[in-house]
Amino acid sequence: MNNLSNFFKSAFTVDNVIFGFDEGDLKVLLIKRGEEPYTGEWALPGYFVYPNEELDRAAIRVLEELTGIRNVYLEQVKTFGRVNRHPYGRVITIAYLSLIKINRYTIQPASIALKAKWHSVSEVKELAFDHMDILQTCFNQLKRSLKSRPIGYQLLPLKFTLTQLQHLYESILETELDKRNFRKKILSMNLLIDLKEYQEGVAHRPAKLYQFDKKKYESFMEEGFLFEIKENSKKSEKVS
Amino acid sequence: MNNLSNFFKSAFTVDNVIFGFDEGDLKVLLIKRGEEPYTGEWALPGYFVYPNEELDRAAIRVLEELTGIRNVYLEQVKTFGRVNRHPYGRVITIAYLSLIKINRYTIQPASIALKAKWHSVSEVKELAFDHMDILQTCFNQLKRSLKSRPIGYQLLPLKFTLTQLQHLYESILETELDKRNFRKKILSMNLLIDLKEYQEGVAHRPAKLYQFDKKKYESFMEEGFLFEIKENSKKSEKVS
DNA sequence: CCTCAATAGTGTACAAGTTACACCAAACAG
DNA sequence: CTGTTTGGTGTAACTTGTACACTATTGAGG
Repeated sequence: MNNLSNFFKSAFTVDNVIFGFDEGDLKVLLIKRGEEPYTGEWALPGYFVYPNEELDRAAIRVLEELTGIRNVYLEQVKTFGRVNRHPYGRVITIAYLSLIKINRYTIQPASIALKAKWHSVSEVKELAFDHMDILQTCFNQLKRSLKSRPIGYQLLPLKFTLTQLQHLYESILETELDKRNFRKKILSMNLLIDLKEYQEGVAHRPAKLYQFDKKKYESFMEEGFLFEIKENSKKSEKVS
Repeated sequence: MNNLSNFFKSAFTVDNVIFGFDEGDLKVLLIKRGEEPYTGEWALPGYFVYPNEELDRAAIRVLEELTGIRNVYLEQVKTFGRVNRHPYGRVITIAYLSLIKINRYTIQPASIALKAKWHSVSEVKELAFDHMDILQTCFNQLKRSLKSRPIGYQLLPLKFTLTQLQHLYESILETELDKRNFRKKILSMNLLIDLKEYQEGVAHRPAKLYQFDKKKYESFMEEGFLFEIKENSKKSEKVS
């Protein structure tokens, strides 16, 4: 084993890409770093994994320590290990992804995070380390996973309207969908329960409220499904 | 930085899950380890990453050093980091996957590999470290990726028959497909070029030969497609 | 109370794709 | 020339996807 000791000089971190949704806009949670390197710059909330800590747990712990957010499901996406990505030595990082409802959590920056703030995904241009790269990869992954899993349980109010759900899909896919086709598709999956209740206090015709069938939602989560829907042809023509 | 030095005591490895196909059977390439720990046991071909080596390159290098196989495309799948997965310390491993044509490569065990041998995927029961786990995860990934990407370019002869291609799909999906529907689907993708040539020297009606349209193949590779096909209903009834 | 503005909700014709299914064709072996 | 083996083919029923436009309901505000 002695000749192996040179290998035991690396470190690894976890970086969390937390996407947030709150009635319309897709955001990502960033921290302003209060520790070298990259002090004062925006970065993904991430930090070193303790020597005897499981990776998944580390991701959860780090997220909570830096931002106060807890009880979220984090999914491993990819490991980034470019040789010079960290100035202090060889540090590879395991990227985790989550998608949460912004107003369900209070953000509390701490530890090496001077601040923690939601940024519109489309407006993030520069981040510490290779975090832009990580963000991009995770965003693509999110789009892809939208097509094979249900989404929204953690993101929408318990009771929501079909329009709200459609907006969620649209903001992740960065496209517009046809209202009738979207409804037909999503209703045909038997994923939603029609509550026969209506919105109140809106200055227009109130929409019907739905909630997820939790059983169905979870079984789709495990088995996957196929949600393919073409983008709205009229809208996209205008763009091109 | 000083207080960070405790973190710089870990190591990381790459482990390669190389699936092989050769006219019918899906196999995985394993080595018999000639180094502690797990000396003498079967394992995935993997080893430590050098301190200044890129991860992807390390996977390629390690594979070549242990098995003699080179010029394959390796794809990162997932990182495994259970605290006690390695007896010498904290060692996380990044799993890579590839699928190659067995008889296009000569296997040459070297370095810490006493032997290197193809094993039927379904018959592998026990491996060193957490390699069973890694193998399982990669096999599932392979099945999933089959539905969204073309496959076969590296696995079949330059000129191949539709039956050969179908067998490839069947051995990965572990199911049987309907001949006519499979053909209709695959031909409708314009992925294959009909060579108007026929098999020779077979004791039955010779099959037409096809080859991949490389342009199309590559563009599908990048953009992805959707290959969903139900398993053959007659055959599956018999099983259940 | 009337009108306006805003959003909800709904159906259909057509095209495209998926599924199930059975028989003849061509080659070689013996 | 018979048997064995694998190759190759079409269609009808059904399901799903797509494009598309109008009416309904509410509160706001004059």
